Amino acid sequence: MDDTDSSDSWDFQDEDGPCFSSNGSNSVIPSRGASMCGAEGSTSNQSRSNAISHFTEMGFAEDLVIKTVDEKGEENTEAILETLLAYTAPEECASRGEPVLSHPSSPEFEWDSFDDLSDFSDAESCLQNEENLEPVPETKMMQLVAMGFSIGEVSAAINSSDPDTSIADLMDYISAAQMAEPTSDHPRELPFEGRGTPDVKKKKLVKQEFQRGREIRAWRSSRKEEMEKRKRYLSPVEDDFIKIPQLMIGFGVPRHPRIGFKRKLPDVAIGPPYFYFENVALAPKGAWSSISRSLFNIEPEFVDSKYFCAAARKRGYIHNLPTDNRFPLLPIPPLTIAEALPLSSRWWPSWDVRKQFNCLLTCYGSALETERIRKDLEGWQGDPPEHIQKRVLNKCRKWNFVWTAKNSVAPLLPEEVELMLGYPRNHTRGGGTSQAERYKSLGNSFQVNTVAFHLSVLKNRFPNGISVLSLFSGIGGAEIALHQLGIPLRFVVAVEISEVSRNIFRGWWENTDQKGVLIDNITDVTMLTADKIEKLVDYCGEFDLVIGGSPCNNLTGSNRWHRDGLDGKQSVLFYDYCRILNTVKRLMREN
DNA sequence: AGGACTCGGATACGACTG
DNA sequence: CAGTCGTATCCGAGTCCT
Repeated sequence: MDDTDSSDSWDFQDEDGPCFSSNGSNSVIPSRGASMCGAEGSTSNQSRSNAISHFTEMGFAEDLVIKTVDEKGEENTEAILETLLAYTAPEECASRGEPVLSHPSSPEFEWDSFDDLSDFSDAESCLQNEENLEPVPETKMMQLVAMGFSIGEVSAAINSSDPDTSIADLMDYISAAQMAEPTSDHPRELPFEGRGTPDVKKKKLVKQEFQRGREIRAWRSSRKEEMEKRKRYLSPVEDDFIKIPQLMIGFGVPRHPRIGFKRKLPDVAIGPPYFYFENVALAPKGAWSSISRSLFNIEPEFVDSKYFCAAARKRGYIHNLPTDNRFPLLPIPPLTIAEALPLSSRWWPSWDVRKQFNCLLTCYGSALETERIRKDLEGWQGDPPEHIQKRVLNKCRKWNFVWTAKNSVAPLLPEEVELMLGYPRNHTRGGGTSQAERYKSLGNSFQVNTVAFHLSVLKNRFPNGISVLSLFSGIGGAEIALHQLGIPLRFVVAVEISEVSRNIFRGWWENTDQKGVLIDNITDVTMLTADKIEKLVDYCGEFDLVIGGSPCNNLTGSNRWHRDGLDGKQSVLFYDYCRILNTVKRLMREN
């Protein structure tokens, strides 16, 4: 829908507040939740008071709302909203000689201090400021606009949906509309900030100022909103259109190519930038459907890393990379336990039929567990009875134990995990990293050879280097894959919350004498706002690749406590990946 | 119906530190 | 001696396959 077309109508409503619709004649009429009662002559006053209460409930100051409604006319709801948003920006208020109207959710930190990009760690203070703020009422309209959708898109979605439609469903609607061919009803339009007016530059700045507050509010409120989504995708009636394939070779792996495979990407998904998203394949039912819907309905590529190394690692990848002419890193790593750990073969009993390890996790078996196994096996001449074999084998499978002596098993060493996951030996060693932290950071990382196989198509496309926005960068699996492919890393912006992982990655960066620029002092993806992304783009140039695997804590079956799905405490950050990707795409469209 | 698999989390406890 | 840190030891369920 074109929001400038007077023949269109749009409405928006608060969760519990009144709602209006503006119809073709530009008159505001109560709709759905609002009362239709009252004398004909009082309609105008009713509309005015409805408008005032509506915008007041959005969180704007009442005196400002009254003034703006009277100034613009209660029927011009979009103009009122824009004016209110602009008024709230401190610079704008100051320029008008008016008092600064502080919005309860607009953190007061110094954005101008980022001029030279010398210190992105200020984001931390932003977060702390934000933590002390009270939540404010938020409309679906504002939230969706804050997520980067245009007013026209949001209006169309809201207007075409039931009042109870959740944010998630509205996002689905908008994504679907974006993917549809442009029509008079759904023209492909620039987002809110990009539409041109004579003083567009000034308005853009004002809106950006406010947008940072909106983004943070959207981030916070989205967690609540996602509860609805959770109910939906955990529901047995949810049509889970994405099935996890039994043969997990994605669009082809080196020894199992899919001859003649071609895929058609939706137009809206085609780069630049290229993007690459990763998470556990065996997520709760429906989670991958939600992920796919949020990422342009691209079909996930499910790949088990057992085709690339001696351990399983079942992961789903959603990306817009070409799939032709992929090539693996050489040399091909060992694909069996016997090849990977030849010294272990001597002690490997015939009844332990494992040829490959299970997924390399963050937790490892304890010494007590291995001691129990030793005691179970001692005292038998030859092979132990079948029930003992079975019990021991189950434990070995669960903890990925290896045989280190007669009747003796042990967990994999961190060095062995590093090699199987494709990292340099001792990649995670040093810097005060404990054994548990090494296991944890490795368990949360990419399998380098798998990712490199997918990224190999970039080698010929970026001979002079690549600019990477690496979210949830961890110990740098993506960058190591690119480096090993021989793709120079021109700029890398690595966002990672774990200090241990950041130190490990920086250590690798320095050890390999990288010639590019590494910016790694942004630690929290939720603080990577549109403003900062724009400053980064100004500094680094456009990003060629947005890559990241969002936290799987609440998706993996290993989590017995908080397998809460995409709205879980950590896994909800997936939506920040989408937000940031959409922002980068928008900036590249505008430039 | 039963087996197999899963980028985990909370808690207690002991070693270490200032 | 209190606080911090690292380790050990517990804790099932969702899902798919056979």
